[in-house]
Amino acid sequence: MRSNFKVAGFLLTRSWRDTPTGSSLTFWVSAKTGPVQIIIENQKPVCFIRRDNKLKLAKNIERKPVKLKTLQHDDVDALYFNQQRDLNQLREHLSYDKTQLFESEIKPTERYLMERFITASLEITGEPIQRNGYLEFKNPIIKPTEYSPKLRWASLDIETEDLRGKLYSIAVTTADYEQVFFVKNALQKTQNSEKGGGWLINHDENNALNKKISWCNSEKEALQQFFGWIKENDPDVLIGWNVVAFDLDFLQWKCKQLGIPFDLGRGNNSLDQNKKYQQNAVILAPQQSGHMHISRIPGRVVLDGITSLRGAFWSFESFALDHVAKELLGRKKLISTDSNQNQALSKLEEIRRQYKEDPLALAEYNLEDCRLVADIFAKTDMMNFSIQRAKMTGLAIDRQGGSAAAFDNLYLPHLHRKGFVAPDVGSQQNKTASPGGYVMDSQPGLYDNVLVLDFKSLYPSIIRTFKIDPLGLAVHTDLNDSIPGFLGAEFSRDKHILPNIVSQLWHDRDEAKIEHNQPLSQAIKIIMNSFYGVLGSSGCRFFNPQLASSITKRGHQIIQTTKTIIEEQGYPVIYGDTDSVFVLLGENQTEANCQTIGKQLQNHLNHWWSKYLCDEFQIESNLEIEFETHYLRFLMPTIRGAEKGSKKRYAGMINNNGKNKMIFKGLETVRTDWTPLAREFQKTLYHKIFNNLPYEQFIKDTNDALLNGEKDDKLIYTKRLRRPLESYTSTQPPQVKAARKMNNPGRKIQYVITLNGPEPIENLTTTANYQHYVDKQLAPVADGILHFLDTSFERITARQFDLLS
DNA sequence: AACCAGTTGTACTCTGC
DNA sequence: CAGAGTACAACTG
Repeated sequence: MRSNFKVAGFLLTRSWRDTPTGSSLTFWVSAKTGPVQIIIENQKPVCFIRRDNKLKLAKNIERKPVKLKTLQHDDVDALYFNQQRDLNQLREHLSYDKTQLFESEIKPTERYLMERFITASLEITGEPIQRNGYLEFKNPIIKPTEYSPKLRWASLDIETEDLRGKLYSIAVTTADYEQVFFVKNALQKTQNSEKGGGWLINHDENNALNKKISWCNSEKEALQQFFGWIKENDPDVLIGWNVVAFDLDFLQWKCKQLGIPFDLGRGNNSLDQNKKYQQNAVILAPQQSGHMHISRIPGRVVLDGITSLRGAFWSFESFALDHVAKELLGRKKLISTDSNQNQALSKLEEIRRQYKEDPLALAEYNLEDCRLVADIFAKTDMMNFSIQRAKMTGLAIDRQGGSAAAFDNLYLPHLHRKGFVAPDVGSQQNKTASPGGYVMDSQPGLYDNVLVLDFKSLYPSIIRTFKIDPLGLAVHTDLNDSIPGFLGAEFSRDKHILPNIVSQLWHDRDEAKIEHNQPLSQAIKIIMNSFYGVLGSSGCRFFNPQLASSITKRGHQIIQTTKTIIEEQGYPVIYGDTDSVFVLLGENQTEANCQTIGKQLQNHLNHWWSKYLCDEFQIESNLEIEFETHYLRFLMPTIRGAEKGSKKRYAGMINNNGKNKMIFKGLETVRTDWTPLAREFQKTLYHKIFNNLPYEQFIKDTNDALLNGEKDDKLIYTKRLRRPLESYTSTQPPQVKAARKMNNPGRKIQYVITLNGPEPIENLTTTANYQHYVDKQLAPVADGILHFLDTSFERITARQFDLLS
């Protein structure tokens, strides 16, 4: 008798393997009842081939006609394989011609989920088996549902002697518990600890946390206790800082060195008879440089703080934990890196010293890093964001990027229901370049009262309005009743998929905003904006210049027409980039007046576009322009040393709740490859000028201070090496010259221009070349704005000879 | 394995005199 | 030795 136990859950990890009877899929789920393992057996991997393709196939491939067509309207057969390996082999064999197979790159786990419209939340119906600490379902029925998981997390950090050295300690924290596994130093006096037991430190009466240190006699003991702790506390999610590429990678290496299992996964102890199939946790090194480490831990997700923040478009000057914690939490690490020179070294030395002399301090430091990461996750709502994105895209929660894969997940199931299969990646031969956004020539000047209006999510709104869609492009039949695109494209008015997906997302985002669900709103915005990028990327199976150009060239038309309409209202447009227009009102306008004009322009434009699109194309406008910013003062610079207006560089001052706030775009202040000297100088100078304050003395003072050596700590250039150091052969840029003078250059090079040229800050042999900093950092920054005040840096700082005589 | 194009500015290197 | 062209990094949207 089959019971019909139902439980809702959230997908944590997915994996597949070939068995003699087909592919076997394993899903780990965080369910209401606790962890659940789902095993789906005997899946036949599948792809498609044109019916008229008489390719000779191996005997073990089953070919069956199906009622599906290609986007070119050819009938197709399905190819069923015993094992994924066989499918991969055929694809490899045909890799010279990517037009022969259809959907051959889709992994069995992804296909299984997407055909059921499952992204992350699911409902399991079947007969559970109670295992040690989790439920197992064999071949249950799963279907999508709405479920918001409460994921159990643990924050992890380790301290070591070196990148590949001795393990000092492992710290873990959860919402209500803190623990350190500390490897005792042989020379250290025995701590007053119970044997193998815990030792409570620093009880803070206001702190309900239970802090505990296990003093371990060896690295092996620490690791085993740590694995035991993981098993017992059973987190769904491990978080940390660079935790995959460093902490977990180190632990895996250390386990190998000590000959013990890297025992982080769920469910390893139960299925003895299947032991050979058990997958252990593994940390995969990057295949190519620039690629990332990947963690594969059955049943547990690893969310790295750095990659997660990047994936949510958080941006920091540095992603060092120290820096991000300071920015977000206003807190510092206990051993800080921003002391002075030889940063990395001194930090490592301090850790080594503490290990020998002050283990309690090191343990506390170790714990504090775990807390910082956990607090950063809390502050940024990163766990919720990751959950929402996974629900939205169907991508694994710990997977970053993957826009093309997300597009597949959302699009393919609908395409199949409409009777079509999708091409393989790389099948599109037409590589015509598509333009990007339209960037207007700017009208340089120092202005009062500039309004910015911009189209909200312009590209998604174009997709919605003009029905841009791979299927719609393929099936439009009646030329008299299609919507024109560009490069000869015509789109079906009613048979399409993507516009509906965008409309749904748009609607969901509006709701999320109403409910103040910021993570969801942000996740939706990111996925919507990725659609255009995907369609214009040859890594997408639907890549087609007709699609990309139909979006961007329509964007050109929209922004240029918008400029014309505003100018017909009597206001000059001095700049615009892709989806924005900068409207000049000029002097003698009250704040209220500016707001009124902005609103009026917004309304007029929205109505105008509605009417125009209805008259011209008989379509409903989903374009939405919004009056977004009123700059009280605004600078549109010229190109350095020319009269021509700049693009993608400007500054302005807005009123932010009664306080004046400076905004810089593209200028030196926001560029990390300019020195702190120039960046701070620009911020202060612009502030003075925008507020009509005297500025000449400030310029002179800054110049004098530089020459007197009072700015020596602000002369550091920071630049990244984007390639391996050896590969810079054609030229020797300064950052490369400096890197070549370093013992151990990383990716980030910090250097000073000295009298001996660029020198790394860790290895300075002489003083800075002050003239260089005057000419290349102060003067250009000052002249960028002084140009509009009819003066110059040179004139202001020139020695007044008449006074000397 | 995969998200895009457009823009600026600095320093370097080559070229022609 | 100036001017032109190239390499490189870091921005905007």
